[in-house]
Amino acid sequence: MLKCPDMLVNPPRSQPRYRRLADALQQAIGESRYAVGSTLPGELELMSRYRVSRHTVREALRCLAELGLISRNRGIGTVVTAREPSSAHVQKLGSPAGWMRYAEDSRLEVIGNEALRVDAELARRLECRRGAPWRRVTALRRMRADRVLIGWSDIYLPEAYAGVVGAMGRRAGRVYELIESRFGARVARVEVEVTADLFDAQRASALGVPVNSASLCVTRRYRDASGQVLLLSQTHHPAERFTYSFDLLRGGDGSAWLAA
Amino acid sequence: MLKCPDMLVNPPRSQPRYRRLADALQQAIGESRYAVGSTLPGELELMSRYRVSRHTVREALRCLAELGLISRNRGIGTVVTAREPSSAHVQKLGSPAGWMRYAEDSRLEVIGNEALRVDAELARRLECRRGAPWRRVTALRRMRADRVLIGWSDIYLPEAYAGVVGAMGRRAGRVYELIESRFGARVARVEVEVTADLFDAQRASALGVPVNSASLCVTRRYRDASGQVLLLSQTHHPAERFTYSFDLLRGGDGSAWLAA
DNA sequence: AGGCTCGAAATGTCCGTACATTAATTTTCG
DNA sequence: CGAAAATTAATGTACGGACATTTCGAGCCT
Repeated sequence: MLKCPDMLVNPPRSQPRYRRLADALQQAIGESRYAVGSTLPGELELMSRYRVSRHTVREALRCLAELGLISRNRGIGTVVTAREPSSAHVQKLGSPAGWMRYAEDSRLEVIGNEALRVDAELARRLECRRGAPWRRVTALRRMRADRVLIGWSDIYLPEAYAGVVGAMGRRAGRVYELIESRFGARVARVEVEVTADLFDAQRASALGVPVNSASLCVTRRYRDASGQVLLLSQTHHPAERFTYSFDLLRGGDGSAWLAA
Repeated sequence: MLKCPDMLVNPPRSQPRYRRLADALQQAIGESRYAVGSTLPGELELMSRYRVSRHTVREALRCLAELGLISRNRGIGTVVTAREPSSAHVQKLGSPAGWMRYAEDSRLEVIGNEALRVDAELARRLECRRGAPWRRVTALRRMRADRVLIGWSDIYLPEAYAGVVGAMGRRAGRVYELIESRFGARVARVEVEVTADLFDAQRASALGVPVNSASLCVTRRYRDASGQVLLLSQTHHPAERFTYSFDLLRGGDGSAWLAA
Protein backbone atom coordinates (compact mmCIF):
# COMPACT_ATOMS: atom_id res chain seq x y z
CA MET A 1 0.00 0.00 0.00
CA LEU A 2 1.06 3.52 -0.65
CA LYS A 3 2.45 5.72 2.00
CA CYS A 4 2.41 9.00 0.09
CA PRO A 5 0.64 10.25 -3.02
CA ASP A 6 3.65 11.15 -5.12
CA MET A 7 4.56 7.51 -5.50
CA LEU A 8 1.78 7.37 -8.02
CA VAL A 9 3.81 9.49 -10.40
CA ASN A 10 6.28 6.71 -11.08
CA PRO A 11 4.36 3.58 -10.40
CA PRO A 12 6.03 0.19 -10.35
CA ARG A 13 5.30 -1.92 -13.35
CA SER A 14 3.03 -4.35 -11.65
CA GLN A 15 0.07 -2.09 -10.99
CA PRO A 16 -1.58 0.60 -13.03
CA ARG A 17 -1.86 3.99 -11.48
CA TYR A 18 -5.61 3.89 -11.05
CA ARG A 19 -5.33 0.59 -9.22
CA ARG A 20 -2.83 2.08 -6.81
CA LEU A 21 -5.06 5.03 -6.13
CA ALA A 22 -7.98 2.71 -5.57
CA ASP A 23 -5.90 0.69 -3.13
CA ALA A 24 -4.87 3.82 -1.24
CA LEU A 25 -8.43 4.99 -0.96
CA GLN A 26 -9.62 1.54 -0.01
CA GLN A 27 -7.10 1.40 2.78
CA ALA A 28 -8.18 4.82 4.00
CA ILE A 29 -11.77 3.59 4.08
CA GLY A 30 -10.76 0.38 5.82
CA GLU A 31 -8.97 2.40 8.50
CA SER A 32 -12.08 4.54 8.89
CA ARG A 33 -10.26 7.70 7.81
CA TYR A 34 -13.41 8.03 5.74
CA ALA A 35 -16.25 6.63 7.75
CA VAL A 36 -19.22 4.85 6.25
CA GLY A 37 -21.68 7.57 5.36
CA SER A 38 -19.06 10.25 4.91
CA THR A 39 -18.06 11.93 1.65
CA LEU A 40 -14.73 11.38 -0.05
CA PRO A 41 -12.83 14.38 -1.44
CA GLY A 42 -14.12 15.33 -4.89
CA GLU A 43 -12.48 14.32 -8.12
CA LEU A 44 -10.71 17.65 -8.59
CA GLU A 45 -9.22 17.50 -5.14
CA LEU A 46 -8.09 13.91 -5.56
CA MET A 47 -6.46 14.95 -8.85
CA SER A 48 -4.34 17.59 -7.18
CA ARG A 49 -3.71 15.59 -4.06
CA TYR A 50 -2.46 12.52 -5.87
CA ARG A 51 -1.20 14.33 -8.99
CA VAL A 52 -3.03 12.18 -11.52
CA SER A 53 -5.49 12.99 -14.24
CA ARG A 54 -9.18 13.12 -13.69
CA HIS A 55 -9.49 10.03 -15.85
CA THR A 56 -7.28 8.09 -13.46
CA VAL A 57 -9.25 9.32 -10.46
CA ARG A 58 -12.48 8.25 -12.09
CA GLU A 59 -11.14 4.81 -12.93
CA ALA A 60 -10.01 4.36 -9.34
CA LEU A 61 -13.38 5.46 -8.01
CA ARG A 62 -15.07 3.13 -10.44
CA CYS A 63 -13.10 0.23 -8.99
CA LEU A 64 -14.26 1.14 -5.51
CA ALA A 65 -17.82 1.49 -6.70
CA GLU A 66 -17.68 -1.98 -8.23
CA LEU A 67 -16.48 -3.30 -4.89
CA GLY A 68 -19.50 -1.70 -3.29
CA LEU A 69 -17.38 0.57 -1.11
CA ILE A 70 -18.68 3.88 -2.48
CA SER A 71 -21.66 5.41 -4.22
CA ARG A 72 -21.25 8.30 -6.64
CA ASN A 73 -23.87 10.87 -7.62
CA ARG A 74 -23.85 14.19 -9.42
CA GLY A 75 -24.18 17.16 -7.11
CA ILE A 76 -23.71 15.01 -4.03
CA GLY A 77 -20.24 13.56 -4.35
CA THR A 78 -18.74 10.22 -3.47
CA VAL A 79 -20.21 8.63 -0.36
CA VAL A 80 -18.65 5.71 1.48
CA THR A 81 -21.16 2.88 1.67
CA ALA A 82 -19.07 0.06 3.13
CA ARG A 83 -15.84 -0.32 4.98
CA GLU A 84 -14.75 -3.53 3.28
CA PRO A 85 -15.57 -5.34 0.07
CA SER A 86 -17.68 -8.43 0.40
CA SER A 87 -15.37 -10.74 -1.52
CA ALA A 88 -12.42 -10.28 -3.80
CA HIS A 89 -13.80 -12.10 -6.76
CA VAL A 90 -17.34 -13.14 -7.22
CA GLN A 91 -17.82 -15.37 -10.18
CA LYS A 92 -21.34 -14.54 -11.26
CA LEU A 93 -22.75 -17.72 -12.70
CA GLY A 94 -26.01 -16.58 -14.15
CA SER A 95 -26.85 -19.87 -15.73
CA PRO A 96 -25.61 -23.44 -15.53
CA ALA A 97 -23.17 -22.59 -18.29
CA GLY A 98 -21.54 -20.22 -15.84
CA TRP A 99 -19.82 -23.17 -14.19
CA MET A 100 -17.85 -23.46 -17.39
CA ARG A 101 -17.25 -19.75 -17.97
CA TYR A 102 -14.67 -18.79 -15.36
CA ALA A 103 -11.88 -19.81 -17.71
CA GLU A 104 -12.54 -16.79 -19.89
CA ASP A 105 -11.77 -14.29 -17.16
CA SER A 106 -8.61 -16.03 -16.05
CA ARG A 107 -5.66 -17.78 -17.55
CA LEU A 108 -3.71 -20.90 -16.77
CA GLU A 109 -0.06 -20.76 -15.83
CA VAL A 110 1.36 -24.25 -16.16
CA ILE A 111 3.82 -25.07 -13.38
CA GLY A 112 4.06 -28.82 -13.67
CA ASN A 113 3.63 -31.61 -16.17
CA GLU A 114 4.28 -35.25 -15.41
CA ALA A 115 3.48 -38.54 -17.01
CA LEU A 116 2.12 -41.13 -14.58
CA ARG A 117 0.65 -44.58 -14.26
CA VAL A 118 -2.58 -44.27 -12.34
CA ASP A 119 -2.84 -46.00 -9.01
CA ALA A 120 -5.98 -47.60 -7.63
CA GLU A 121 -7.42 -44.45 -6.11
CA LEU A 122 -6.87 -42.31 -9.14
CA ALA A 123 -8.10 -45.09 -11.40
CA ARG A 124 -11.37 -44.95 -9.56
CA ARG A 125 -11.67 -41.23 -10.06
CA LEU A 126 -10.71 -41.38 -13.73
CA GLU A 127 -12.64 -44.58 -14.33
CA CYS A 128 -9.79 -46.19 -16.17
CA ARG A 129 -7.74 -49.31 -15.50
CA ARG A 130 -4.94 -49.26 -12.98
CA GLY A 131 -1.59 -48.55 -14.53
CA ALA A 132 -3.03 -46.67 -17.51
CA PRO A 133 -0.81 -43.86 -18.84
CA TRP A 134 -2.16 -40.42 -17.94
CA ARG A 135 -0.70 -36.98 -17.69
CA ARG A 136 -1.02 -34.67 -14.71
CA VAL A 137 -0.61 -30.97 -15.35
CA THR A 138 -0.54 -28.58 -12.46
CA ALA A 139 -1.31 -24.95 -13.10
CA LEU A 140 -2.13 -21.74 -11.35
CA ARG A 141 -5.21 -19.81 -12.35
CA ARG A 142 -4.74 -16.06 -12.55
CA MET A 143 -7.35 -13.39 -13.22
CA ARG A 144 -6.68 -11.51 -16.43
CA ALA A 145 -8.01 -8.24 -15.12
CA ASP A 146 -5.93 -7.67 -12.02
CA ARG A 147 -3.45 -10.57 -12.06
CA VAL A 148 -4.64 -12.01 -8.77
CA LEU A 149 -4.08 -15.71 -8.33
CA ILE A 150 -7.43 -17.37 -7.75
CA GLY A 151 -6.69 -21.03 -7.88
CA TRP A 152 -4.54 -24.08 -8.18
CA SER A 153 -5.64 -26.62 -10.77
CA ASP A 154 -4.74 -30.28 -11.07
CA ILE A 155 -5.59 -31.40 -14.59
CA TYR A 156 -5.59 -35.06 -15.63
CA LEU A 157 -5.78 -36.18 -19.23
CA PRO A 158 -4.96 -39.41 -21.04
CA GLU A 159 -1.38 -39.61 -22.26
CA ALA A 160 -2.79 -39.83 -25.80
CA TYR A 161 -3.90 -36.23 -25.44
CA ALA A 162 -0.63 -34.96 -23.99
CA GLY A 163 -0.05 -32.94 -27.14
CA VAL A 164 -2.28 -30.18 -25.92
CA VAL A 165 -0.18 -29.46 -22.86
CA GLY A 166 2.11 -27.11 -24.75
CA ALA A 167 -0.83 -25.00 -25.79
CA MET A 168 -2.37 -24.80 -22.33
CA GLY A 169 -2.19 -21.27 -21.02
CA ARG A 170 -0.57 -20.12 -24.23
CA ARG A 171 -3.49 -20.38 -26.55
CA ALA A 172 -6.98 -19.23 -25.97
CA GLY A 173 -9.46 -21.94 -25.25
CA ARG A 174 -10.35 -24.18 -22.44
CA VAL A 175 -8.48 -27.43 -22.11
CA TYR A 176 -11.36 -29.57 -23.25
CA GLU A 177 -11.72 -27.42 -26.35
CA LEU A 178 -8.05 -27.87 -27.13
CA ILE A 179 -8.52 -31.64 -26.90
CA GLU A 180 -11.61 -31.49 -29.08
CA SER A 181 -10.00 -29.47 -31.83
CA ARG A 182 -6.69 -31.35 -31.70
CA PHE A 183 -7.90 -34.91 -31.41
CA GLY A 184 -11.43 -34.81 -32.73
CA ALA A 185 -12.83 -35.87 -29.37
CA ARG A 186 -16.17 -34.56 -28.21
CA VAL A 187 -17.23 -33.72 -24.66
CA ALA A 188 -20.89 -34.52 -24.12
CA ARG A 189 -21.22 -34.22 -20.36
CA VAL A 190 -19.45 -32.57 -17.46
CA GLU A 191 -19.91 -33.71 -13.91
CA VAL A 192 -19.27 -30.95 -11.40
CA GLU A 193 -18.62 -31.43 -7.69
CA VAL A 194 -18.37 -28.57 -5.24
CA THR A 195 -16.90 -29.02 -1.82
CA ALA A 196 -14.34 -27.52 0.55
CA ASP A 197 -10.79 -28.43 1.49
CA LEU A 198 -7.70 -27.10 3.20
CA PHE A 199 -4.62 -25.83 1.41
CA ASP A 200 -1.54 -27.95 1.93
CA ALA A 201 1.87 -26.32 2.19
CA GLN A 202 2.73 -26.59 -1.49
CA ARG A 203 -0.49 -25.08 -2.77
CA ALA A 204 -0.61 -22.47 -0.03
CA SER A 205 2.89 -21.37 -0.85
CA ALA A 206 2.21 -21.09 -4.55
CA LEU A 207 -0.91 -19.00 -3.99
CA GLY A 208 0.39 -16.93 -1.11
CA VAL A 209 -2.24 -18.03 1.37
CA PRO A 210 -1.80 -19.56 4.82
CA VAL A 211 -1.31 -23.29 5.16
CA ASN A 212 -4.53 -25.05 6.13
CA SER A 213 -6.66 -22.12 5.08
CA ALA A 214 -9.99 -22.85 3.47
CA SER A 215 -10.26 -23.65 -0.20
CA LEU A 216 -13.33 -24.00 -2.32
CA CYS A 217 -12.76 -27.14 -4.32
CA VAL A 218 -14.46 -27.59 -7.70
CA THR A 219 -13.96 -30.82 -9.63
CA ARG A 220 -15.05 -31.19 -13.22
CA ARG A 221 -15.07 -34.56 -14.95
CA TYR A 222 -15.50 -34.39 -18.71
CA ARG A 223 -17.05 -37.36 -20.51
CA ASP A 224 -17.61 -38.17 -24.14
CA ALA A 225 -20.85 -39.58 -25.49
CA SER A 226 -19.87 -43.10 -24.51
CA GLY A 227 -19.25 -42.01 -20.92
CA GLN A 228 -15.49 -42.27 -21.04
CA VAL A 229 -13.56 -39.72 -19.04
CA LEU A 230 -11.54 -37.44 -21.35
CA LEU A 231 -10.34 -34.97 -18.79
CA LEU A 232 -10.59 -34.27 -15.11
CA SER A 233 -9.70 -30.97 -13.56
CA GLN A 234 -9.79 -30.06 -9.91
CA THR A 235 -9.35 -26.45 -8.88
CA HIS A 236 -8.80 -25.17 -5.38
CA HIS A 237 -9.78 -21.52 -4.91
CA PRO A 238 -8.73 -19.53 -1.87
CA ALA A 239 -11.96 -18.79 -0.05
CA GLU A 240 -11.20 -15.11 0.48
CA ARG A 241 -10.35 -14.51 -3.16
CA PHE A 242 -13.07 -16.37 -5.00
CA THR A 243 -16.75 -16.95 -4.52
CA TYR A 244 -19.33 -18.44 -6.81
CA SER A 245 -22.65 -16.66 -6.79
CA PHE A 246 -25.88 -16.92 -8.70
CA ASP A 247 -29.52 -15.95 -8.49
CA LEU A 248 -32.55 -18.16 -8.49
CA LEU A 249 -35.86 -16.81 -9.64
CA ARG A 250 -39.29 -18.09 -8.84
CA GLY A 251 -40.94 -19.97 -11.67
CA GLY A 252 -44.24 -18.81 -13.04
CA ASP A 253 -46.27 -21.29 -11.02
CA GLY A 254 -44.38 -20.33 -7.89
CA SER A 255 -43.07 -23.77 -7.07
CA ALA A 256 -39.91 -24.08 -9.16
CA TRP A 257 -36.62 -22.24 -8.75
CA LEU A 258 -34.96 -21.32 -11.98
CA ALA A 259 -31.54 -20.04 -12.81
CA ALA A 260 -31.69 -16.31 -13.31
CA MET B 1 -33.65 0.51 -30.44
CA LEU B 2 -31.61 2.06 -33.17
CA LYS B 3 -32.17 1.34 -36.78
CA CYS B 4 -29.06 2.99 -38.17
CA PRO B 5 -25.80 4.18 -36.70
CA ASP B 6 -25.99 7.84 -37.61
CA MET B 7 -28.81 8.34 -35.16
CA LEU B 8 -26.15 8.33 -32.50
CA VAL B 9 -24.88 11.64 -33.74
CA ASN B 10 -27.90 13.54 -32.46
CA PRO B 11 -29.15 11.43 -29.64
CA PRO B 12 -32.45 12.16 -27.95
CA ARG B 13 -32.08 13.69 -24.55
CA SER B 14 -33.19 10.69 -22.63
CA GLN B 15 -30.25 8.38 -23.29
CA PRO B 16 -26.56 9.01 -23.49
CA ARG B 17 -24.81 7.99 -26.65
CA TYR B 18 -22.89 5.16 -25.07
CA ARG B 19 -26.11 3.70 -23.70
CA ARG B 20 -27.64 3.73 -27.15
CA LEU B 21 -24.67 2.01 -28.64
CA ALA B 22 -24.79 -0.60 -25.90
CA ASP B 23 -28.45 -1.18 -26.61
CA ALA B 24 -27.79 -1.59 -30.31
CA LEU B 25 -25.04 -4.09 -29.71
CA GLN B 26 -27.10 -5.93 -27.13
CA GLN B 27 -29.90 -6.29 -29.62
CA ALA B 28 -27.52 -7.59 -32.24
CA ILE B 29 -26.28 -10.19 -29.77
CA GLY B 30 -29.81 -11.11 -28.77
CA GLU B 31 -30.70 -11.67 -32.43
CA SER B 32 -27.59 -13.84 -32.78
CA ARG B 33 -26.02 -11.50 -35.34
CA TYR B 34 -23.04 -12.09 -33.07
CA ALA B 35 -23.21 -15.63 -31.81
CA VAL B 36 -22.01 -16.71 -28.39
CA GLY B 37 -18.34 -17.44 -28.77
CA SER B 38 -17.86 -15.09 -31.68
CA THR B 39 -15.88 -11.87 -31.66
CA LEU B 40 -17.42 -8.43 -31.93
CA PRO B 41 -15.88 -5.86 -34.28
CA GLY B 42 -12.95 -4.10 -32.66
CA GLU B 43 -13.15 -0.72 -31.02
CA LEU B 44 -11.73 1.11 -34.02
CA GLU B 45 -14.25 -0.45 -36.35
CA LEU B 46 -17.14 0.31 -34.04
CA MET B 47 -15.92 3.92 -33.86
CA SER B 48 -16.10 4.33 -37.62
CA ARG B 49 -19.23 2.29 -38.02
CA TYR B 50 -21.23 4.20 -35.43
CA ARG B 51 -19.33 7.52 -35.77
CA VAL B 52 -18.58 7.96 -32.08
CA SER B 53 -15.38 8.38 -30.16
CA ARG B 54 -13.38 5.49 -28.85
CA HIS B 55 -14.34 6.60 -25.37
CA THR B 56 -18.00 6.14 -26.18
CA VAL B 57 -17.37 2.72 -27.69
CA ARG B 58 -15.48 1.67 -24.60
CA GLU B 59 -18.21 2.88 -22.28
CA ALA B 60 -20.78 0.95 -24.26
CA LEU B 61 -18.68 -2.19 -24.20
CA ARG B 62 -18.18 -1.76 -20.49
CA CYS B 63 -21.94 -1.77 -20.02
CA LEU B 64 -22.21 -5.04 -21.91
CA ALA B 65 -19.34 -6.53 -19.94
CA GLU B 66 -21.07 -5.65 -16.70
CA LEU B 67 -24.17 -7.43 -17.98
CA GLY B 68 -22.04 -10.49 -18.58
CA LEU B 69 -22.73 -10.45 -22.32
CA ILE B 70 -19.13 -9.98 -23.42
CA SER B 71 -15.60 -10.56 -22.26
CA ARG B 72 -12.82 -8.21 -23.32
CA ASN B 73 -9.13 -9.01 -23.45
CA ARG B 74 -6.09 -7.39 -24.98
CA GLY B 75 -4.92 -9.10 -28.12
CA ILE B 76 -8.03 -11.22 -28.35
CA GLY B 77 -10.86 -8.78 -28.78
CA THR B 78 -14.38 -8.69 -27.48
CA VAL B 79 -15.96 -12.13 -27.25
CA VAL B 80 -19.68 -12.71 -26.81
CA THR B 81 -20.18 -14.82 -23.71
CA ALA B 82 -23.94 -14.82 -23.39
CA ARG B 83 -26.85 -14.08 -25.63
CA GLU B 84 -28.90 -12.38 -22.97
CA PRO B 85 -28.29 -10.83 -19.59
CA SER B 86 -28.50 -13.36 -16.83
CA SER B 87 -31.99 -12.46 -15.77
CA ALA B 88 -33.50 -12.96 -19.19
CA HIS B 89 -32.76 -16.62 -19.78
CA VAL B 90 -35.59 -18.43 -18.09
CA GLN B 91 -36.01 -22.10 -18.76
CA LYS B 92 -37.14 -24.78 -16.45
CA LEU B 93 -34.01 -26.68 -15.54
CA GLY B 94 -33.52 -29.28 -12.91
CA SER B 95 -30.17 -28.47 -11.42
CA PRO B 96 -30.73 -24.93 -10.16
CA ALA B 97 -33.59 -26.11 -8.02
CA GLY B 98 -31.19 -28.56 -6.49
CA TRP B 99 -29.66 -25.70 -4.55
CA MET B 100 -33.01 -25.43 -2.80
CA ARG B 101 -33.81 -29.13 -2.57
CA TYR B 102 -31.48 -30.22 0.19
CA ALA B 103 -34.01 -29.04 2.75
CA GLU B 104 -36.34 -31.86 1.77
CA ASP B 105 -33.79 -34.49 2.63
CA SER B 106 -32.80 -33.04 5.96
CA ARG B 107 -34.34 -31.34 8.93
CA LEU B 108 -33.48 -28.38 11.08
CA GLU B 109 -32.71 -28.77 14.76
CA VAL B 110 -32.92 -25.36 16.38
CA ILE B 111 -30.25 -24.84 19.02
CA GLY B 112 -30.34 -21.09 19.46
CA ASN B 113 -32.62 -18.12 19.09
CA GLU B 114 -31.70 -14.54 19.95
CA ALA B 115 -33.10 -11.13 19.23
CA LEU B 116 -30.49 -8.62 18.13
CA ARG B 117 -29.94 -5.10 16.85
CA VAL B 118 -27.89 -5.40 13.70
CA ASP B 119 -24.47 -3.80 13.68
CA ALA B 120 -22.91 -2.09 10.65
CA GLU B 121 -21.48 -5.22 9.12
CA LEU B 122 -24.63 -7.25 9.45
CA ALA B 123 -26.66 -4.28 8.25
CA ARG B 124 -24.70 -4.39 5.06
CA ARG B 125 -25.36 -8.09 4.57
CA LEU B 126 -29.05 -7.75 5.38
CA GLU B 127 -29.35 -4.44 3.59
CA CYS B 128 -31.25 -2.87 6.42
CA ARG B 129 -30.49 0.09 8.65
CA ARG B 130 -28.15 -0.25 11.55
CA GLY B 131 -29.89 -1.03 14.80
CA ALA B 132 -32.87 -2.66 13.12
CA PRO B 133 -34.43 -5.51 15.12
CA TRP B 134 -33.68 -8.93 13.66
CA ARG B 135 -33.67 -12.44 14.96
CA ARG B 136 -30.81 -14.90 14.68
CA VAL B 137 -31.66 -18.59 14.84
CA THR B 138 -28.91 -21.16 14.92
CA ALA B 139 -29.70 -24.70 13.91
CA LEU B 140 -28.09 -27.96 12.98
CA ARG B 141 -29.03 -29.66 9.75
CA ARG B 142 -29.48 -33.44 9.98
CA MET B 143 -30.16 -35.91 7.17
CA ARG B 144 -33.49 -37.63 7.53
CA ALA B 145 -32.29 -40.92 6.12
CA ASP B 146 -29.31 -41.75 8.29
CA ARG B 147 -29.33 -39.03 10.94
CA VAL B 148 -25.94 -37.68 10.00
CA LEU B 149 -25.33 -34.04 10.83
CA ILE B 150 -24.50 -32.24 7.60
CA GLY B 151 -24.44 -28.61 8.56
CA TRP B 152 -24.68 -25.67 10.89
CA SER B 153 -27.07 -22.91 9.83
CA ASP B 154 -27.21 -19.30 10.92
CA ILE B 155 -30.62 -17.94 9.96
CA TYR B 156 -31.49 -14.24 10.09
CA LEU B 157 -35.01 -12.92 9.78
CA PRO B 158 -36.68 -9.65 10.69
CA GLU B 159 -38.08 -9.54 14.20
CA ALA B 160 -41.51 -9.07 12.62
CA TYR B 161 -41.29 -12.64 11.35
CA ALA B 162 -40.06 -14.15 14.61
CA GLY B 163 -43.35 -16.00 14.98
CA VAL B 164 -42.15 -18.73 12.63
CA VAL B 165 -39.22 -19.70 14.82
CA GLY B 166 -41.36 -22.07 16.88
CA ALA B 167 -42.35 -23.97 13.77
CA MET B 168 -38.85 -24.27 12.38
CA GLY B 169 -37.78 -27.88 12.34
CA ARG B 170 -41.11 -28.99 13.76
CA ARG B 171 -43.34 -28.23 10.89
CA ALA B 172 -42.70 -29.37 7.37
CA GLY B 173 -41.57 -26.66 5.06
CA ARG B 174 -38.59 -24.53 4.47
CA VAL B 175 -38.17 -21.38 6.51
CA TYR B 176 -39.04 -19.04 3.68
CA GLU B 177 -42.23 -21.01 3.06
CA LEU B 178 -43.17 -20.68 6.72
CA ILE B 179 -42.71 -16.91 6.43
CA GLU B 180 -44.76 -16.82 3.26
CA SER B 181 -47.68 -18.73 4.65
CA ARG B 182 -47.69 -17.03 8.06
CA PHE B 183 -47.13 -13.44 7.04
CA GLY B 184 -48.25 -13.31 3.44
CA ALA B 185 -44.78 -12.38 2.24
CA ARG B 186 -43.53 -13.63 -1.10
CA VAL B 187 -39.99 -14.60 -2.02
CA ALA B 188 -39.23 -13.69 -5.62
CA ARG B 189 -35.50 -14.18 -5.77
CA VAL B 190 -32.76 -16.01 -3.92
CA GLU B 191 -29.14 -15.00 -4.20
CA VAL B 192 -26.78 -17.88 -3.54
CA GLU B 193 -23.09 -17.59 -2.77
CA VAL B 194 -20.78 -20.57 -2.49
CA THR B 195 -17.41 -20.36 -0.82
CA ALA B 196 -15.31 -22.14 1.75
CA ASP B 197 -14.51 -21.51 5.40
CA LEU B 198 -13.04 -23.13 8.50
CA PHE B 199 -15.06 -24.49 11.38
CA ASP B 200 -14.58 -22.60 14.61
CA ALA B 201 -14.57 -24.44 17.91
CA GLN B 202 -18.26 -23.98 18.62
CA ARG B 203 -19.47 -25.23 15.26
CA ALA B 204 -16.88 -28.01 15.08
CA SER B 205 -17.92 -29.27 18.49
CA ALA B 206 -21.61 -29.30 17.62
CA LEU B 207 -21.00 -31.21 14.39
CA GLY B 208 -18.30 -33.48 15.71
CA VAL B 209 -15.63 -32.42 13.28
CA PRO B 210 -12.12 -31.12 13.96
CA VAL B 211 -11.63 -27.42 14.72
CA ASN B 212 -10.39 -25.54 11.66
CA SER B 213 -11.48 -28.27 9.30
CA ALA B 214 -12.88 -27.26 5.95
CA SER B 215 -16.48 -26.22 5.57
CA LEU B 216 -18.41 -25.57 2.41
CA CYS B 217 -20.24 -22.34 3.08
CA VAL B 218 -23.49 -21.62 1.25
CA THR B 219 -25.27 -18.33 1.83
CA ARG B 220 -28.79 -17.73 0.59
CA ARG B 221 -30.35 -14.32 0.63
CA TYR B 222 -34.10 -14.31 0.01
CA ARG B 223 -35.68 -11.19 -1.49
CA ASP B 224 -39.24 -10.16 -2.20
CA ALA B 225 -40.32 -8.57 -5.44
CA SER B 226 -39.24 -5.13 -4.26
CA GLY B 227 -35.75 -6.42 -3.50
CA GLN B 228 -36.05 -6.30 0.25
CA VAL B 229 -34.27 -9.04 2.18
CA LEU B 230 -36.76 -11.27 3.98
CA LEU B 231 -34.39 -13.93 5.19
CA LEU B 232 -30.74 -14.80 5.09
CA SER B 233 -29.40 -18.20 5.87
CA GLN B 234 -25.81 -19.29 5.91
CA THR B 235 -24.99 -22.97 6.20
CA HIS B 236 -21.61 -24.49 6.84
CA HIS B 237 -21.31 -28.09 5.68
CA PRO B 238 -18.44 -30.35 6.73
CA ALA B 239 -16.56 -31.01 3.54
CA GLU B 240 -16.31 -34.75 4.03
CA ARG B 241 -20.03 -35.15 4.73
CA PHE B 242 -21.61 -33.04 2.07
CA THR B 243 -20.84 -32.23 -1.51
CA TYR B 244 -22.88 -30.51 -4.13
CA SER B 245 -22.74 -32.30 -7.43
CA PHE B 246 -24.53 -31.89 -10.68
CA ASP B 247 -24.16 -32.60 -14.38
CA LEU B 248 -23.93 -30.27 -17.32
CA LEU B 249 -24.96 -31.44 -20.75
CA ARG B 250 -23.92 -30.02 -24.07
CA GLY B 251 -26.58 -27.96 -25.79
CA GLY B 252 -27.79 -28.95 -29.21
CA ASP B 253 -25.59 -26.49 -31.06
CA GLY B 254 -22.60 -27.63 -29.06
CA SER B 255 -21.72 -24.30 -27.52
CA ALA B 256 -23.99 -24.02 -24.51
CA TRP B 257 -23.88 -26.03 -21.30
CA LEU B 258 -27.21 -26.92 -19.80
CA ALA B 259 -28.15 -28.35 -16.47
CA ALA B 260 -28.95 -32.03 -16.73
C1' DA C 1 4.59 -32.62 -35.43
C1' DG C 2 6.00 -29.44 -31.92
C1' DG C 3 8.25 -25.31 -30.37
C1' DC C 4 9.93 -20.60 -31.01
C1' DT C 5 9.93 -15.84 -32.85
C1' DC C 6 8.00 -11.78 -34.67
C1' DG C 7 4.70 -8.53 -36.34
C1' DA C 8 -0.07 -7.18 -36.62
C1' DA C 9 -4.28 -6.74 -34.22
C1' DA C 10 -6.72 -5.70 -30.27
C1' DT C 11 -7.69 -3.83 -25.75
C1' DG C 12 -5.71 -1.30 -21.59
C1' DT C 13 -3.74 2.82 -19.48
C1' DC C 14 -3.30 7.69 -19.09
C1' DC C 15 -3.14 12.30 -20.44
C1' DG C 16 -5.93 16.40 -22.00
C1' DT C 17 -10.23 19.46 -23.28
C1' DA C 18 -15.06 20.82 -23.04
C1' DC C 19 -19.80 20.90 -21.87
C1' DA C 20 -24.08 18.75 -19.47
C1' DT C 21 -26.66 17.46 -15.59
C1' DT C 22 -27.87 17.22 -10.81
C1' DA C 23 -27.83 18.60 -6.04
C1' DA C 24 -26.69 21.80 -2.48
C1' DT C 25 -25.91 26.31 -0.97
C1' DT C 26 -26.25 31.16 -1.21
C1' DT C 27 -28.39 35.29 -2.61
C1' DT C 28 -32.19 38.05 -3.86
C1' DC C 29 -36.82 39.60 -3.71
C1' DG C 30 -41.59 40.15 -2.21
C1' DC D 1 -39.18 35.24 6.91
C1' DG D 2 -40.02 32.21 3.21
C1' DA D 3 -39.86 31.26 -1.59
C1' DA D 4 -37.63 31.69 -5.87
C1' DA D 5 -33.63 32.46 -8.50
C1' DA D 6 -28.80 32.33 -9.05
C1' DT D 7 -24.49 30.40 -8.08
C1' DT D 8 -21.42 26.88 -6.77
C1' DA D 9 -19.98 22.21 -6.21
C1' DA D 10 -19.78 17.72 -7.84
C1' DT D 11 -20.16 13.92 -11.03
C1' DG D 12 -21.52 12.38 -15.88
C1' DT D 13 -20.86 12.47 -20.90
C1' DA D 14 -18.03 12.87 -24.92
C1' DC D 15 -14.46 14.32 -27.76
C1' DG D 16 -9.33 13.93 -28.80
C1' DG D 17 -4.40 12.18 -28.47
C1' DA D 18 -0.57 8.92 -27.28
C1' DC D 19 1.73 4.90 -25.71
C1' DA D 20 1.72 0.12 -23.28
C1' DT D 21 0.56 -4.58 -22.95
C1' DT D 22 -1.21 -8.95 -24.45
C1' DT D 23 -2.70 -12.33 -27.73
C1' DC D 24 -2.78 -14.72 -32.03
C1' DG D 25 -1.35 -16.40 -36.38
C1' DA D 26 2.12 -17.00 -39.78
C1' DG D 27 6.50 -18.44 -40.74
C1' DC D 28 10.60 -20.84 -39.63
C1' DC D 29 13.46 -24.31 -37.46
C1' DT D 30 14.38 -28.77 -35.33
